Amino acid sequence: MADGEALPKGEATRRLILESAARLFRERGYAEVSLRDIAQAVSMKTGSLYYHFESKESLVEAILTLGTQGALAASRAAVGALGPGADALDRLQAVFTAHARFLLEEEDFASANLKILPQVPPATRERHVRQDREYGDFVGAIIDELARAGRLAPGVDPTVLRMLCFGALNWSISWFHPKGLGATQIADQLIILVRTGALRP
Amino acid sequence: MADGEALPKGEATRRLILESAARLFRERGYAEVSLRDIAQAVSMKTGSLYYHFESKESLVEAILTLGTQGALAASRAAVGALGPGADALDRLQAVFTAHARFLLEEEDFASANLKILPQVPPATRERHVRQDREYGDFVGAIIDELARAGRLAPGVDPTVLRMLCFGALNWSISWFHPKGLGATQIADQLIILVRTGALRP
DNA sequence: AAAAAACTAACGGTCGTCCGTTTGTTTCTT
DNA sequence: AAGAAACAAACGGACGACCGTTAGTTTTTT
Repeated sequence: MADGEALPKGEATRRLILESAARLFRERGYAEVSLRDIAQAVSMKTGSLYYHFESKESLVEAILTLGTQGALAASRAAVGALGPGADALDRLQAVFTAHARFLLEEEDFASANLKILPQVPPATRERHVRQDREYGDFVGAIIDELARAGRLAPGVDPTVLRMLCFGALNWSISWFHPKGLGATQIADQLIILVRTGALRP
Repeated sequence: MADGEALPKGEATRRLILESAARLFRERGYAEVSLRDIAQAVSMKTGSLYYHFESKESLVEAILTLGTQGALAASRAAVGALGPGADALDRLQAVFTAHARFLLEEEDFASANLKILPQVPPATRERHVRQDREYGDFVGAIIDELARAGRLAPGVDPTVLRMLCFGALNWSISWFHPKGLGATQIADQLIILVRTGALRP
């Protein structure tokens, strides 16, 4: 076979474990999913997982990392696609949309992230918060740019604005339904809120 | 002692168990807290808890109920205090403020609710969702009133608006810090967003 | 003394983890 | 090219710790 890419077999299993575990974690939470559940999902025996991961904790840590790195990459790509001279508000909308799409449509890694981060062992959580901060800083820079340009209404706290917006988006996992509004539309509703508010002028 | 109220001793212990368990659940999640942890927190032996609750599940169910009922009562009271002729937007602000205060300052019941609802046994969760819907309907009625009066901007979906707002508030548990902005100010920032957006006109 | 409340001690079950073994492939030696 | 040695990957069973729960008994309250 003219197989262009020879991805090492071990790496493929590792990836399969990560994806299956992420889906289970997202559906049931960290403590509710046992290594036996994960092993069964990938048609392996429990002990074999330890060939690829040294503990349940290190497995979940890998999942958390893939989640935030993925979301950050998606947001960066969306902003990059706008070109270098794009307006800060348009860039913010691009981030909202990318975030919502990644969260609601794309992969299990991001949604597993939000769901299980509070349940994970404290040491793992604290180690991971640093990665989250990188994402927060990326978005914070865009909002700060709006603030420094004097485009925010008086009385608006840039940091709280960021937190409220991402809270609104992140919480949508718990009510999003595939038959309802799509991820892009949800992000649009949020950007309307930021741009003009919800009221008729 | 001239004790005006003879509150049954058992009822006091029951309340103590509920409060301690709610705090533990909020801090660590449902599965991460064992009945032994709860017993130790109230200086009892594990088996004694079964005199007051017939299972861990029924304990957590009582906590969930106290949380939503409390939040709903707080919101109803705040709206009631405005008087019967109050503007719908002012009533919405009152709900936001009451919700944020109850969530961030008041009791552990509300925050435990948000944290552990996704982790609780499915049967319990489904039974509880009906109570949550009562709260949602109460707020939904206010927003629908704005919509029917034609006061929402074109393109704004009332249901999504409600979800985004409460997502923003609920998510604040994860970043709220007592030294930062207070619950009332956070609610104010949100109502600014709804009223005028975040941008300078 | 009766009832309410808390205690002690155990049960069966599941969990994360570990470890000796097995199988198939790759690499080295000659 | 053939056989030996090393390695990668998964198996399968065991371990102790902890879980929710129960039963029988003792203490406290009224």
